[in-house]
Amino acid sequence: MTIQTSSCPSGDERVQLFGLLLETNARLSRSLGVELESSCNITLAWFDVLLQLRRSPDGRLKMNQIADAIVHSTGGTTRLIDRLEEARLVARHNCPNDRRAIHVAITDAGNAKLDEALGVHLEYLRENLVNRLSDDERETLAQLLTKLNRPA
Amino acid sequence: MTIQTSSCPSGDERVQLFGLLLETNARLSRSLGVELESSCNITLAWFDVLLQLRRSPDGRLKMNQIADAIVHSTGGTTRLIDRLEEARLVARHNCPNDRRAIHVAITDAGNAKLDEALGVHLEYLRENLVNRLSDDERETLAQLLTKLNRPA
DNA sequence: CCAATATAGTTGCATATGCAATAACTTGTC
DNA sequence: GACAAGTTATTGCATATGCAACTATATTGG
Repeated sequence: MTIQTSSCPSGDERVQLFGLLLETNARLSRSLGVELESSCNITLAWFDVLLQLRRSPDGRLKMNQIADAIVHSTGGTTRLIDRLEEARLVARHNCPNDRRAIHVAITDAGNAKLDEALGVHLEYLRENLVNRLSDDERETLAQLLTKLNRPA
Repeated sequence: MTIQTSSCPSGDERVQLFGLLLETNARLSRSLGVELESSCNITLAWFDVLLQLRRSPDGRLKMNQIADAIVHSTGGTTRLIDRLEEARLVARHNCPNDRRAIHVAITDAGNAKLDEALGVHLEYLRENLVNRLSDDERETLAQLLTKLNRPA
């Protein structure tokens, strides 16, 4: 009925690549999320926070550092940490130098849960990443994504 | 305080690559979403639906095809299409062969809005994709993502 | 042809998240 | 030192989304 408006190319190579990135991410996030929730009773967002905390030098980060690392708003992060704290996987501590700031630290229970989740995650990666891309391909992908991820 | 549990490697190359994929996607989605909403008054999800519809042979898809293409639940897709229909960018039509099914078609207004959004998107891609990756690199990235995106 | 099963879409409910406003605190400037 | 401006986290509110239950229709097996 409607004549195809072809002035703006929906099939453009760049548009398709970007769409592929979104789609791939959505599929992988969803399937990993299902795995984590059914096997470990934690969401992907929780897993992400716990992972960021373990990677940090002291096992703790400030709220805004977490928000930036996991690409959430600070408001959303506050509530996410609320839930993680209620589950005793992290704990809030006052920051001695700055009384506005909060240090969020991973607890022993959080470390244990993270170990459990990492086991599931590694198995997931074996099936969905290692089985599909060679060592060289993974290295290349990491380089390309790093370029895309850099701030403008 | 807590001794670093190192049995499960949070710094594992594969874990880091997967995290990089999630983070890159989150940052790009967010910044593109902000652009689209401020410039065109549509969300990234709306843009995605309109793009999928234009790409389809007849400018229409069934609900479950849309849900799969944009990686949403069918329930979520119903409500998303509700909002798009209320904005007159798509229209529901009965499917003659199957009275359970619904054909969702892009409208003229939807095509116009999509053209507008594609203009913004292409400009966005110029800054965030083309300026960062060469033609070859984009080609490589597309191949790698395609491998990751394939169903198990 | 009928019953059993499968499929398509919608809805109620719960939840996660973003934005904007706010409160508490810090920093820089005079 | 005091005030202005910036920073940090939280909260109210709006909204988007998933899951499971449901309705309506289609398909399949006897």
